[in-house]
Amino acid sequence: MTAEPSQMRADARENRARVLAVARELFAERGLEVPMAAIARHAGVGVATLYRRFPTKEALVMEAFTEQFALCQATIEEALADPDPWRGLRTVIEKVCLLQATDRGFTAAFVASFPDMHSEVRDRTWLGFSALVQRAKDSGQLRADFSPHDLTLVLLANGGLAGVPVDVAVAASQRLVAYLLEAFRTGTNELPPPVPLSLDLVLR
Amino acid sequence: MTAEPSQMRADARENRARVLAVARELFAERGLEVPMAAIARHAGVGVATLYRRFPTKEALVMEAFTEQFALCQATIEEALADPDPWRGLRTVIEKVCLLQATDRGFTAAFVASFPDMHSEVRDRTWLGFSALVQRAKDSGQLRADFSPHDLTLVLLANGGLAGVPVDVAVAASQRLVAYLLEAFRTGTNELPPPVPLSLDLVLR
DNA sequence: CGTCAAGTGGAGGGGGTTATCCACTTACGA
DNA sequence: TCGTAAGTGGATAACCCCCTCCACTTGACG
Repeated sequence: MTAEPSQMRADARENRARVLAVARELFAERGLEVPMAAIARHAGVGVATLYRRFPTKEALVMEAFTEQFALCQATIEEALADPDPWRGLRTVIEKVCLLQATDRGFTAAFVASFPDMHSEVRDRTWLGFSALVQRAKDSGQLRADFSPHDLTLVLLANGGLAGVPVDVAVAASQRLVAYLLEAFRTGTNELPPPVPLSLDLVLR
Repeated sequence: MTAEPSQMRADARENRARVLAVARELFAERGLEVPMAAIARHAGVGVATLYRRFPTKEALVMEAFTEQFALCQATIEEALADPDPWRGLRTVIEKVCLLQATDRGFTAAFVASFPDMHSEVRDRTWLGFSALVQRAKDSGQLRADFSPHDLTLVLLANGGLAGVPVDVAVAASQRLVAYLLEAFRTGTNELPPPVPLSLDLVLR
């Protein structure tokens, strides 16, 4: 398998790109359980071509979703630059959940890719989000007992909507997020203790 | 296949019961994707015995979960008898979500069994819950823009926790529910419109 | 051009699932 | 006790899936 797409033959590079595009599309609308053969067929290539470029299905999934993950990362960085801490936090949650509701494979890909993600990236995202949370708490707009692990909680819960048709999922997700943000904003009632939902634990 | 278990031979009746018990157990801890062969093995019978009693896997799932569904129904009836409308509603949501977090197959079974559930049962549950919601609104403890469809929203969201280990799922579910109840209680912020999450729509 | 490594498609191996078939066993009424 | 219908188990068919193999094709460079 060729490491550098730029050194591949022109037709191969084109095929690779088309496969990736089709994979993203199908994963988004049908979820990760779409067969490799279907991706190949839609891309107008044989399965061998697929496996030459992506040694395993997991590799294809990873590659197909790194774009989305980078987008999440960027969203957090952007939010940290927002002068209003609460708006920053809210925007992150809203954007990520929208992405998740729109893309049926997102949650599964996220969970699947988590273990072998470079811990550097993971930690960077995590630290960024934690900082965002702390800022929002300090500004008094976020309840003090909010935990960064609650982001994972939101992601998992929002992921539960993945099975329904996209348009419905988006509307449902927006309402769910609105409810949750309402609860995050100014808490008066006591909550059960935060759940340390590090995905290491989750995948036990 | 014998319709009346009471008319079956003694050993057959016993086997049937054991299969059902094992199925419930395995569905709860491993989800619905547990193979029929595994259920048969654990129950100490051959697969043929399974298929003699339950013509299809779906039938077995249905039968295995009617107990749980009845329990939900009962919870709603009970809540309607509670003098405190809010406590009734809260208890229903808490109990159902706990059930869902404890039993990994619950959500899938619920969604799968929904289409061919007797509409009588469906309607009865729905009407009961709607009444519960109306009572809570009238008492001023539930935000006016809460929709009965939001129960489905809660169920789907809470179902998103199904993949994690049971103990974690329970803790996470409790925190999620606490957050949501907080938001349901006294809403001041505006929400997006309710999503008509009738499962007919959801399964489209 | 011609050469040939890089690229390709489709058949099929290996493992998984649900469900069926049929020769054998067993409970139980007479 | 014994006959028989009900009950049973395991092999197996039919269908998915991921992935590999190999004979064939083609882009690109000298």
